[in-house]
Amino acid sequence: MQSQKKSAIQPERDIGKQLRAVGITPTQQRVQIAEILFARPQHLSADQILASVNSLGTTASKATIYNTLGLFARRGLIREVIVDPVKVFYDSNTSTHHHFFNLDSGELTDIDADKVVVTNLPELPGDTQLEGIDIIFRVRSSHPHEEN
Amino acid sequence: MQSQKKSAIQPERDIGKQLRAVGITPTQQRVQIAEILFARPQHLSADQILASVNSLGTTASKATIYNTLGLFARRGLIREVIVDPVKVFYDSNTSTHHHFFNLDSGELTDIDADKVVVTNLPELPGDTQLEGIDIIFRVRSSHPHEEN
DNA sequence: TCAGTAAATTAGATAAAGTCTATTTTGTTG
DNA sequence: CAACAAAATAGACTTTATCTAATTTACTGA
Repeated sequence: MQSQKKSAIQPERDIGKQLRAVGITPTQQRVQIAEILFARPQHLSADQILASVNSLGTTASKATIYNTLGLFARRGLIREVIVDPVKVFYDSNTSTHHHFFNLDSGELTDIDADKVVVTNLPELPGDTQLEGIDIIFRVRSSHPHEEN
Repeated sequence: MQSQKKSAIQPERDIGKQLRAVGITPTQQRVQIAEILFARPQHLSADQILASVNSLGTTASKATIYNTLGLFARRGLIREVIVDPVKVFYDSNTSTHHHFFNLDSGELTDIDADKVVVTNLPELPGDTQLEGIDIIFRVRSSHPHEEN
């Protein structure tokens, strides 16, 4: 035992194991990114993650952020949410759920899967397999809506 | 009557009326863009529309394409479809329907509204009003899926 | 018909997200 | 610790979209 605090949880270790479990070598940057994402269920942009990582002493380049997020997404650790035409959100909640997207604030919030019931799924186009279903409720903050 | 062909349909005239009906001054560029979009229900990117317009003799600048598409969307003539992280699709079918998005080909296809039944809508977050619901079935062309 | 004015269009500069490349650094394994 | 593969990096580059300042067009009323 390498004389380390032992009572404290060791998120690095845990997260390292989790990453290894899905075949990802837990490098410093990846662990850092994972810690930020998995601190709680949330929706973050690549930019926000870059800023978080770099404000915590650790550093990671933009390329690494994108590489890592892509990797995590392909491995099913996070989910890409495409609702904002200018940027992708990375959702650390991978259980089935849907989203509200506030067009005015750009805010993204979760909707529990059981709040929406979808029946009668359409049959898929020939030779395709389903990757996922995204259900997005686009809302606006209620103020007399200007239209022009 | 200004000695014009009369038997032929006059799409410019019709589209002009349609645009006026929603308070849009039918300029040459707008009519051209509308003609392309409304020729049939389809999903086009700004880039494709720009190329179409400019291949037809008429010209429109990039700025006008974006201005016009934004205007049409705000007026409810077309619907913005956000499924591809790199570009927006403009859908000339404004009746309620959903989409398949093929992640491999980037192809977007319609799903009739009656093919998907959604019950149990969630209650909206405080002080928001619903603008629309997007349901996207993300599919992949079926070939042994590589994951890395 | 024409002048005046507001609305629309334009070229090109700019912004921002994301990707790519060539190089360096790190991690692992014997 | 040497050697090799995997990962990280800086910064150039690409693409979509927006913005700006100037020009052109379309409509109005006399």
